[in-house]
Amino acid sequence: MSGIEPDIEAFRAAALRCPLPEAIELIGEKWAFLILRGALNGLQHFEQFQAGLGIARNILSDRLSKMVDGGILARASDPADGRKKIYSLTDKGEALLPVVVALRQWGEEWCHGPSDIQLADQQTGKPVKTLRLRAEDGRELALSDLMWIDRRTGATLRRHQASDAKL
Amino acid sequence: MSGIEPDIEAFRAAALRCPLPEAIELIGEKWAFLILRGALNGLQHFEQFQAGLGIARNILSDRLSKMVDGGILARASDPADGRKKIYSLTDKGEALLPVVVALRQWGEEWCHGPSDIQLADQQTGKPVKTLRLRAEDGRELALSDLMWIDRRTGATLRRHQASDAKL
DNA sequence: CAGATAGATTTCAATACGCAACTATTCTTT
DNA sequence: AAAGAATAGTTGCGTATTGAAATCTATCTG
Repeated sequence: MSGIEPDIEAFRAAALRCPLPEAIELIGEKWAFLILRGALNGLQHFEQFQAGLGIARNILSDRLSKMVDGGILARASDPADGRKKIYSLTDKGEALLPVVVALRQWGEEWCHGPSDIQLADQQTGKPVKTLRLRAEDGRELALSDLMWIDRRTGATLRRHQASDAKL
Repeated sequence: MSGIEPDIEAFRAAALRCPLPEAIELIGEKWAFLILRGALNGLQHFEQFQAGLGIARNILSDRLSKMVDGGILARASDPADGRKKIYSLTDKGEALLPVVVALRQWGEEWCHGPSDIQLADQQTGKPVKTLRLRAEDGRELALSDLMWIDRRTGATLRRHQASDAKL
């Protein structure tokens, strides 16, 4: 009774301590993500983002501000031209590279088909490795190989564990 | 003249053939991403998602349909209970695991601080490896180590290459 | 048969989006 | 120095999306 099943409770409790929602606030939105992609590709100025992404100016302005507030981008005046502002990735923003590349690789494999433009290592010219989840020892891990572990209590939770246990 | 700088043109050309926008349509949205996380954590039913995420029912309904249409989730009737529908991840959906984990790891490192709940390998109980971009030979790659390569023409493009070349 | 449950759909107010026009600085050209 | 162009925004306004609550239908349980 009183409704909520144990796995939902377990999940919600975990979700509250999960860093994902905060991350999603910052870049879990179409334009923010495309701005990030642009920045990773070297775009730096308002007009570049605007023309490059085809985004409305007010929306762009809003997203850039939020991303600056969120610490992903830094806004600076161009010393060489007082009209220009330079938007550059912070370390925090650059650290999103694996997320963007992982999504790109997924899109390539499951939506788009191999793109003729590929991300490659400058040194060798060879394509970057496909990102995969791995164990500490390097074994590749699938969803079914995973569990949650609570470092304080030591409690563990497998994917469907709780849904059977009516506890 | 006529406005657009060469690096924006290069960016736009590349963007047109980029698989990211399509991927972003499907999961580049707060709720879609949270539903995906829920599904990866074993949520299967409408009411579980609703209660677990605190999402409005109409929005949930809309997103679930779009994710089914997009091939990320499959909707099936529960043979044991005709009222229930089972939403399960397709292979395409499961393949998003690295994206979700990468974002989670980013949030943990840059937003949230270490979470007390950690994703671990069932076999060893040890936390999963942090996802990083690597070259084919295993070297870790930073943003500045990357380039774009066009497989058809063989042309290459570095991050800021075009912004100096006023071509 | 009378609830209760699961998965939605409908209604409606509030918010967010997107386009176009406008503003304010700061170069650049003449 | 004045006129024009470039850069980075802001404002107004119509449209689309969201979110909360109520409603609906089919199925299951007591």
